[in-house]
Amino acid sequence: MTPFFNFLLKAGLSQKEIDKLKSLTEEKHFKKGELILREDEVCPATYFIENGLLRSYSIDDSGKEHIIQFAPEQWLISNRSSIFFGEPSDFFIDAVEETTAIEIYPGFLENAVKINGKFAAFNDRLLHNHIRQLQKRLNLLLSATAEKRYLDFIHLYPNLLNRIPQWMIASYLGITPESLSRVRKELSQKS
Amino acid sequence: MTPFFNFLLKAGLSQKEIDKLKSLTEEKHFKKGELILREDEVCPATYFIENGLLRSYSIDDSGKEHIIQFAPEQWLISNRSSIFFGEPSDFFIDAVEETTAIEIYPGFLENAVKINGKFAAFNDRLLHNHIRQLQKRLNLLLSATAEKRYLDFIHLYPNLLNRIPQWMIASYLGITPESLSRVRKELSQKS
DNA sequence: CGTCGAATTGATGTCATTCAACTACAGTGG
DNA sequence: CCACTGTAGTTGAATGACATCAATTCGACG
Repeated sequence: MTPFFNFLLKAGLSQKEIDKLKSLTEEKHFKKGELILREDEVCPATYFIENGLLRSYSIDDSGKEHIIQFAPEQWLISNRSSIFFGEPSDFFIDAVEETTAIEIYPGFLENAVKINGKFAAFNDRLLHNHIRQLQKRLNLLLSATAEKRYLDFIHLYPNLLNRIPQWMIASYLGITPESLSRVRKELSQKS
Repeated sequence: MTPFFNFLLKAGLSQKEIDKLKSLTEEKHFKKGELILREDEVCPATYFIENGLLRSYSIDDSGKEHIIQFAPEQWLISNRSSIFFGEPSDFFIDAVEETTAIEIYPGFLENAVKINGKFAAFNDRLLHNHIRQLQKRLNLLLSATAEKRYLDFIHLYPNLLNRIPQWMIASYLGITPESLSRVRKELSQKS
């Protein structure tokens, strides 16, 4: 049983119902570093991570990357508003590690709801979860120092610490790799 | 015809359908400075602004306010994730100006969808809009200087510039009032 | 007219950035 | 097996952006 299958069961779908939706998904493999969504493209799908790690990030005027989200196993990643409004994306998605993901086409949601009304509530939950997450991140960026944000990061993604290079964490936190290195030094001296 | 009535028409509801929902809303009046949602409370409703101005904001460990959102006429404000998950709110909502707003109770959405299925799509649109907004704000905080954020603010809320004190704009931007004053000075010297 | 909060300005401090040098290490090709 | 190369991470010194503190001005309003 794949993680994605399990995910749909949690949504309240039955084995039969899931089978009907299969044509609207596709298992995809991405090599490390492979680009999945480019800026200015309309996001064509949502990805559920079976194995590996994707990330979304934007690039500013001066060419610097800013990581928006990491998506390890069991997470979803996409540009929701790009999909929904059909607008070009303002960020990229690529593979941090070699990754297997389920590509979910836009029609999936519509169909899933048609097949089983429960799915609407499930999707609603995902949307609200997403909002909660963004909200929390915003709050941290507005009010917390780099150190606090780092500690929060460790808490949110404990298993990613040893999986991704430090400069990516720095990029996620909104600071430079050098600064993160110093923050970590401070922390290790405290304890 | 009130703005809120008009808002529901845009959602695809008919006059009759709107009447049936009336019991799930209530017109409320807030005095300037009045607190509407306190931190640690579960958010009891969503507010549609008929007239006036509300804001949401958090307070950090050192007692400083950070404004999350402004809600002038025709905007909605609430803590969505608090409502949805029944969790205590991590921010406040209060009235920047004397305000008339429509209080929308949690059951409203459910009932509206029952009465007219179109409303689900409308609400979905609102949710995605919210996500888009948060996403954009996040990106700015991660990558833009205070000056750029200020220019973006002017663009997003052009009509608020002369309605709210400067220190609130500063708080929204994540800088001090003094810094904003200097940013504005810079800008006026450039042009 | 006096008071109080808002805004500006200057002097100084702090945190994070930038630039540069250096170490460590993994991968490549000879 | 070793030299060559490139990327990650650390460290130091200088710089920059914004914060803090303090003083002053400005304007609204009782």
